[in-house]
Amino acid sequence: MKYTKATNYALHTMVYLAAAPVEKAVGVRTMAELQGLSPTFLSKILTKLVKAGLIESSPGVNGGYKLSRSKEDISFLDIINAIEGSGSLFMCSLEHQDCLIQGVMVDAEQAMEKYLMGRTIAELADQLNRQASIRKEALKNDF
Amino acid sequence: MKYTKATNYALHTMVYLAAAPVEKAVGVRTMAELQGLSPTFLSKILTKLVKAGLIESSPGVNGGYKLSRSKEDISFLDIINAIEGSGSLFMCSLEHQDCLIQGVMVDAEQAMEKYLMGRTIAELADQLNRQASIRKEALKNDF
DNA sequence: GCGTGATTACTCGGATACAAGATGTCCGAGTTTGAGCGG
DNA sequence: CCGCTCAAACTCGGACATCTTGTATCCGAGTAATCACGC
Repeated sequence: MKYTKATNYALHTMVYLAAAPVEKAVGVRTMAELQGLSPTFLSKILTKLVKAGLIESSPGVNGGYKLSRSKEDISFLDIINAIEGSGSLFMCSLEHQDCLIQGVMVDAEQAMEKYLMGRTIAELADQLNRQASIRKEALKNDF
Repeated sequence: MKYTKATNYALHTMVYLAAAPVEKAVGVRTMAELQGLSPTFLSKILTKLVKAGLIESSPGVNGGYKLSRSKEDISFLDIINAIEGSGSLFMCSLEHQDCLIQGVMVDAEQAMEKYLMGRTIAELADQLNRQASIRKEALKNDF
């Protein structure tokens, strides 16, 4: 029961996209090098984010990825669900109707999801940009 | 990112122990059959619960397991931490100090843990016993 | 100068390889209770 | 009737075996911009 690395990569990628200038799409290679992982693997993650409708891709030269909607409208939960799936974390394997334990666990999950739903990548992206501009350095040092 | 089956077994076992009469220890075989899994595997789970101080074991004939403290004092979080470990669910693998994403994720976890800390197995055990006594049937049918 | 084709820089998806962790089994060892047996 | 031994019913722990899933790579295909070339 740990979050996968893919989720980690996805979150960092999304925050980076949210902090980057809006107009231009950014390629896989760039983001992969920034996080120190192979472009092909990050590509798999990005396609999941595309299918979830969080980002959109443009093929060809100067292609790449960019957010498909406003960064204020993208929550942590959106990203996590895109990667990990939206199913319940706990599944009672016994055959009995209305498992009480299952009920408790679902409620607990929802407490976490409620929190994650309220946090957007915009908050973090803005904060990163502020820090970078204060220090007059490139974004990547903080990222 | 799913809870393991071991956690499922552990929770059911603990609720069962909480619902059972206090005085007598109950053996692995009994609880394993109830959940339809092998005694040897459940044994592994039980030793984790013992090491976490939630239950205690008595070897020998008529031995078995019983709660080591009051069922009102055992929360869901206690059990889950005993099985899954108490480390953070999310771990940023990048090398940068003070990862903002990590911060958000930890807060989210704590929201869930706070809920799980507040729910005890006593609630469920009592509810199960009430249901069983109303229907004048054995506990195991609901379990 | 203009169209056409080749090249380049990208994304996309399937197939595959590898590692780690979850799941489960087997076996030998220790511990307590109780039964059996001999004195 | 007492005490000893032995068997049975338990837990305990290590060493495996297996299966799933996460992690990652490779390769071929598609697509769009740009460059080169010939008319």
